[in-house]
Amino acid sequence: MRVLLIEDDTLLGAAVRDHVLADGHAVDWARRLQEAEDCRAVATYSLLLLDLMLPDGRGLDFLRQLRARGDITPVIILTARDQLSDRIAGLNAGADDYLVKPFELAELSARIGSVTRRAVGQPATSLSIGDVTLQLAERSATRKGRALPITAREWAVLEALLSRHAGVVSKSEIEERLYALDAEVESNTIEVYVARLRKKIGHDRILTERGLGYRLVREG
Amino acid sequence: MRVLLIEDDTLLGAAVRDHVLADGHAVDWARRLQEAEDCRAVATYSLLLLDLMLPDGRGLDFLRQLRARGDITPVIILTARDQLSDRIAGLNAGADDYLVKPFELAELSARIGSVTRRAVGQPATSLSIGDVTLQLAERSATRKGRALPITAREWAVLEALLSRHAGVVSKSEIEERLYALDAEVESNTIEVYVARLRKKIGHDRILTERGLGYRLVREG
DNA sequence: GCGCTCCGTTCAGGTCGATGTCAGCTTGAG
DNA sequence: CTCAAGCTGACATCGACCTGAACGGAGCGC
Repeated sequence: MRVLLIEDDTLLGAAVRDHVLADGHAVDWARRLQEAEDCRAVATYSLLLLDLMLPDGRGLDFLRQLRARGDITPVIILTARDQLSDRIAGLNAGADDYLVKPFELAELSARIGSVTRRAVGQPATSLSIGDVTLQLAERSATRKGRALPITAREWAVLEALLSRHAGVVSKSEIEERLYALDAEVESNTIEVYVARLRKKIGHDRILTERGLGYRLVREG
Repeated sequence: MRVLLIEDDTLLGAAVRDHVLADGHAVDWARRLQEAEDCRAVATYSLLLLDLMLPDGRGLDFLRQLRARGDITPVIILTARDQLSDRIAGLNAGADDYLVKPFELAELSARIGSVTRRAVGQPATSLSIGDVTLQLAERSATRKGRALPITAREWAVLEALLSRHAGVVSKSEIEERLYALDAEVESNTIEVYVARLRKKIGHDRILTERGLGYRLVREG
């Protein structure tokens, strides 16, 4: 497996490179985004390890551009311990996973394994927007990192909304997602659940697009 | 890292091998203890994955001999779901950790990570959350350092919960762990044990996640 | 064997939270 | 302004869950 490491710190970069090499992967090490672009021009990588704080620009923008171009190469971002917003932004920008510095090298191996094992197109383990995160595997949700008490139906509605990031989701789409074919035709159940969700995650986190549906927003 | 997998079941063995390979480790797969000995004669391993039920002898004796020879290679044992006594015997014989079949491959990765990260010779002899501790080898439990009178079934339920730290464990998962294949289909046995455990360790140390399962908390 | 205790399991009845429905109100487009 | 779309508090219902009690089997001391 060929890995592109994008990291400006010499010490950390060398440690990561050696460890990933020891795991049996080929590693190219770029110290700047420009170098990273050059590497990508001449080689194809199975995985990118991307530090978000780099001397020549925001790693985040690099990642966004990558995804905007339709590139689905797995990306693991490396962020500073206190930059929680960076991690969230990174995931929203299309990162597959993240590691908080300083991290155990063994942890790096585990993340590399899980990210590359995950089939392309398979849903990630969590969905989030702003400070609200949905753990898909656990069927749980957190807000600002703390557990958010949420019922099964509420969770499903939130997942339906989150699955389209900040896009509009119609009421009928949500209904189809919540109920089997024996649809509930009448009543305003979805409206009720949206109201209940708003109470829990913030009233203005869910916008109403009249006649179209609902839309999540990053910040209320 | 080089791993020796000792497992006679073809299906399970192949799955484990592929998964550990995907994690970046080298894997040698022995179907019998004799093969395992041969492998160990020509290679050095960082980790052994040892099934205790093998056609040509007790894996337990293999493990005991290993330790008697002073070998401190980490060993994770794989045991059938209802062989609780095997697990305990395995830990007493010098295993570093164990996995109950069937297990999630992701769980395997996690255990491999933690076992190898852990300094050699510091096996996980106990699990704990808050002031409640389970001694795996002794099959006993303590609360606030004092012995907690507990029955076998209660212990098993608590172990099932603790094995996932503070994560949610479903009733069916607990059932699968307590009973062999001839599952008990009806009755609310698990609920009863949860109730009894609550009486002993504190009513609100075990949260009910409606429709999902149960979850331990550090503080009641 | 006999009586005893302990443990695992089952059962019945009670509790409580999740769900869906509705009525009356608010809001925004035209 | 008018009216449809949407919002929200209240509430009946239902099923998941809790719990005390009881039953029967296993083990043990005598």
